[in-house]
Amino acid sequence: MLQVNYIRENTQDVIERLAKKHFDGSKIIPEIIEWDNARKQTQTELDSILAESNNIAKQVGQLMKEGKKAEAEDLKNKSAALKESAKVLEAKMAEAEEKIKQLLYQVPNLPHASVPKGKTPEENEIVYQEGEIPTLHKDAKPHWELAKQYDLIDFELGVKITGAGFPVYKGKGAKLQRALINFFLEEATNAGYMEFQPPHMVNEASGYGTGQLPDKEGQMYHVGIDNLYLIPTAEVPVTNFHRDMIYKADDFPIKQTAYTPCFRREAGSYGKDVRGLNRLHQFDKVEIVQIQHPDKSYDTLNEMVEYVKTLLRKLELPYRVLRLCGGDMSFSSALTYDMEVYSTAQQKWLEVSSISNFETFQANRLKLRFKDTDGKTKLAHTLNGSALALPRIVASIMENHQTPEGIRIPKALQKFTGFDMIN
RNA sequence: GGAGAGAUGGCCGAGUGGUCGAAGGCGCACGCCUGGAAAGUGUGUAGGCUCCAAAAGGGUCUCGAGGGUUCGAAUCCCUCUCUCUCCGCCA
Repeated sequence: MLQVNYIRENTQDVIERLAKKHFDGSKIIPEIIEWDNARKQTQTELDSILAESNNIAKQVGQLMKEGKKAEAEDLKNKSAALKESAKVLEAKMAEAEEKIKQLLYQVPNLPHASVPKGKTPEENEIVYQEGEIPTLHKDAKPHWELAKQYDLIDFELGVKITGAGFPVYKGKGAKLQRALINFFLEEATNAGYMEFQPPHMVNEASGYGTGQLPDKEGQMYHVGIDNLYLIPTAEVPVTNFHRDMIYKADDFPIKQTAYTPCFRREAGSYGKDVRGLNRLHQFDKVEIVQIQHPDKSYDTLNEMVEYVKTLLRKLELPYRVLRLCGGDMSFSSALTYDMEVYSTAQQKWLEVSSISNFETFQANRLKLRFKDTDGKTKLAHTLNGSALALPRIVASIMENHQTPEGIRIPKALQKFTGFDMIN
């Protein structure tokens, strides 16, 4: 959520920057300011009425003490009239506040200056590429066929007990999952992230805190009887740890990591993109989160990108880094880098990580603040990234490391799997 | 699930209708004291919104949340949430 004061002071600039995200702010932004003007004026009126009312209450108390009953009665009547007008103004306040909130919920975050123009994924900017794209033997297969051949993942069994998009991992397939989770958590710990095991369900307030609610309500699984949501990513519980917090500037950076399963309804997905492990309703992911001082958050973003690079390097996967264009970025991000691994068997790039700086967009909703060295309380910056999401990593390991003899496990992973080959 | 008790500032804790945004303590910050430290001592120490060009200062709201009674609510009433104790069930 953007801050009204910022919008007020940079109106034209805000509208221009929003255009890069293909959001037309020319109507809604002035509307927000208008409602805020109304809000301010109403509050000034309301405050003076309340002040008078408080004043009368004090006088009544005094008069009662002195036994001047008649005068006290007089003032009581006066107070009744004030109360009526206060009620009207209070309703007006509430209306304006609600309206402003509803409008602000619709406005996406402002893109960072470096965000490329563009509307479609094709217009994302490739900023880095590393690793050899392997030449595979002629019988090379996509992962869903390999999963069957080596009996690693049973999609049909998942359909039987739950539904499509809920695979069952078996044998070495299950062990590979566990190994990757351990590998990612150990790497993150070594990089200074504290490990957490958060709940896999969150309440409504947390959903609002990180922006899944109200707009993406249909994307989360909702347990109606207890009004809880299954988390779509560990970002939600971990970032919400910091809701309503005021840190000190030297508490930063706060670096946290968590493994959780992620649950996504993926309403509207269809076709070849959902084949095999490419898009699931439940998948595993290790997430990294940082809370940082606004002056340092872009250095931190780069640091996180560099960190994820080391993971892909250790997994011996060819990858590239994209700077997302305005049209492909998420609603709440200011700058996002996507990491994609090339799958030779599918002959396409698979997104395995997304690393974003949200600046104050999440912090504003979360009320995540810090006391700066100048003594002022300010909003902190939040960042997060996948490090990494398992399914497409599993797919690309299977596809890129396949040989006629079986699937080779990258060296860095072998101490976690306990085997070096799937055959 | 049943019964009871409770929720106050960073923490502990007083406060049962007015002078309470809130005693006292701890913690923290700054100063004095000291060769330095401890002890001692002094001062300060919530947040939101708003008025003011800004600073200073003022107004208003917030004692779990929401509503109500009252001229006036941390204090009384209602609803909800959460915590603790006991009972039941249970990995």
